[in-house]
Amino acid sequence: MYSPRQVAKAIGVSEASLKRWCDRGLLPVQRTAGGHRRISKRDVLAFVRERQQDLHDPTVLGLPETTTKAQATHAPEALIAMLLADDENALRGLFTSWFLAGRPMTTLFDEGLSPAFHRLGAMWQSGAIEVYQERRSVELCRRALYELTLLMPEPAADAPLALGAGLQNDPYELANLMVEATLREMGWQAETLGTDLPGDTIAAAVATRRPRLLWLSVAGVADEAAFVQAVDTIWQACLEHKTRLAMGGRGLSEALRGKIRYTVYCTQISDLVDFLRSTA
Amino acid sequence: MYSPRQVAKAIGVSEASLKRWCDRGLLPVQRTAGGHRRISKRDVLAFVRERQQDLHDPTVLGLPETTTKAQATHAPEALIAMLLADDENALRGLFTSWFLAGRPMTTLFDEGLSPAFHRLGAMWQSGAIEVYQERRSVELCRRALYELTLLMPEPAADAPLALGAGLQNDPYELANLMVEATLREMGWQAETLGTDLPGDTIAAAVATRRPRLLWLSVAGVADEAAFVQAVDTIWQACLEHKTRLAMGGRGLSEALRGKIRYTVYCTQISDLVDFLRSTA
DNA sequence: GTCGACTCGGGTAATTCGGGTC
DNA sequence: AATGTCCGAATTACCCGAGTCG
Repeated sequence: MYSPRQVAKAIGVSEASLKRWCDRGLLPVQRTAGGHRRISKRDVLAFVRERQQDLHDPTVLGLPETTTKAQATHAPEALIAMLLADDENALRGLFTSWFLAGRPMTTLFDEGLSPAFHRLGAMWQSGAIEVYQERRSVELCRRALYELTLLMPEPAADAPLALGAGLQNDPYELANLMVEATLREMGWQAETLGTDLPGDTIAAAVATRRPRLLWLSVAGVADEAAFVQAVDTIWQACLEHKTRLAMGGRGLSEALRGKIRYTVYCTQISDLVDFLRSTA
Repeated sequence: MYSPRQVAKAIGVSEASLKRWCDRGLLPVQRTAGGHRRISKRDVLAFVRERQQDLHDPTVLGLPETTTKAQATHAPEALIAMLLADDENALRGLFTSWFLAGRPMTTLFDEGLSPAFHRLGAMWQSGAIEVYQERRSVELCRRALYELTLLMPEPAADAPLALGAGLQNDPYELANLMVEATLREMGWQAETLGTDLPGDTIAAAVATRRPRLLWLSVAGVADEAAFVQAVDTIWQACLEHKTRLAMGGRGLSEALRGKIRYTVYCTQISDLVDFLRSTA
């Protein structure tokens, strides 16, 4: 929780203006027993995003110095440069400033991050970079994405639940985290269960947690028969509990899609968003 | 009944403010024979609800009052309960309040988190819990640990560098994150490269980044010959670049340790801290 | 009964309140 | 209509020696 002075400094306005905004209900406040205002970080950021304010001094709120001056680009080349330079703060700044500017996260993910990691994968397999550089890049993005979800408003108690998972022998987890962040941005209650999960435990999760949506991202398929078997188990559980099954990922070839059943197939994250918006 | 300090911490205000509120009658208190204030849990919750304040640190109230010896809050049982209940906020609260109280992180890790996950692993293999519950627990801890490093001050520019990694076919990554947090707490510049890494790429990382320390955590060894080979490659690189090699983990049997070389072996994280303090 | 940790009460400096004015 | 600045009163956080708790 932050005091009016801290928030005023972060946004770059006078303390009086900030207090007036609070009193007009533009910014939710809590009061101490003695009547002092206390403002939560999430509410500050929601305010900044809605009102298109810029954060004059993000460090007050514990955020990285967003490169507001240098226009934040989401070109894959720029992302790759940040990642290979191990520049965690630049990445955090890009993600947070993107979010605070109110730009859709799907653009950053579909046009920036996914292509970047596709290329990093190729660079790794061709020997242009070391394996550890690719793994470290995933780690940096994972952290930046997690920080992002911490900055978003808490989902409503009655928000629909969505679960995500990765199947066995499919270690790529970034797609799941991007989907999670996107769904959270849409107001869903979204959780990623983890990677390398057998089909029957995912089915058990569906039966226990009863999500409205289950998403599976498929980077690659090692054993096709086992994959088809696992997806079938999951599909049966989804049918039984009225859970919609969304699938996506580069590992899902057209031939493979013919052998499994699902509710919707997405070539990119914006497809999933469109699907959910149209069926809401 | 709780002391003013405990309640103040739970609500997230100073002890002085809390006592003033008590004296003003906002919060009913009883007195001990010697005049110390004692506040009932019911009154605290009523107070919080009336004033619509956040429970800044709910873990303080949910657990038996203990002071110095038996820190019941980090007992593996309590952690397991939080994790299986998917209670992310309780876990975050525990971690951050532990750190902010200035308690050593090694205690939380060695006596709390490591045993908890050892038991979760056994529960998973015996079928007492689903696999996804274990994976999700790892995910929660990973996020809490990352948030913790965000709270810590940035390491100095001339702070020594330490790298951590997990070897191939060894997916357990939590140990690496615990070590990273511990080293960051000690002022080091610590990075985990990732898991499932071949020996030669770790050796390449040592040659490029020139860390003062490399740590490897070994949860299990699938192919012993490949493991010995990988560690030998890494050891050669460490020798060449004056990097100390620390190893640990349940997968390192005594027999296996005889076949590899390293600088120091740690049965728990505090061993690594002791080693670094004594050689600083 | 000892002892470390905690709490008491009071004092001080810094911050915040609400309102009024520019 | 909105913002920034100034004000006395109230609130909060930090500090300390003496007393209490477990």
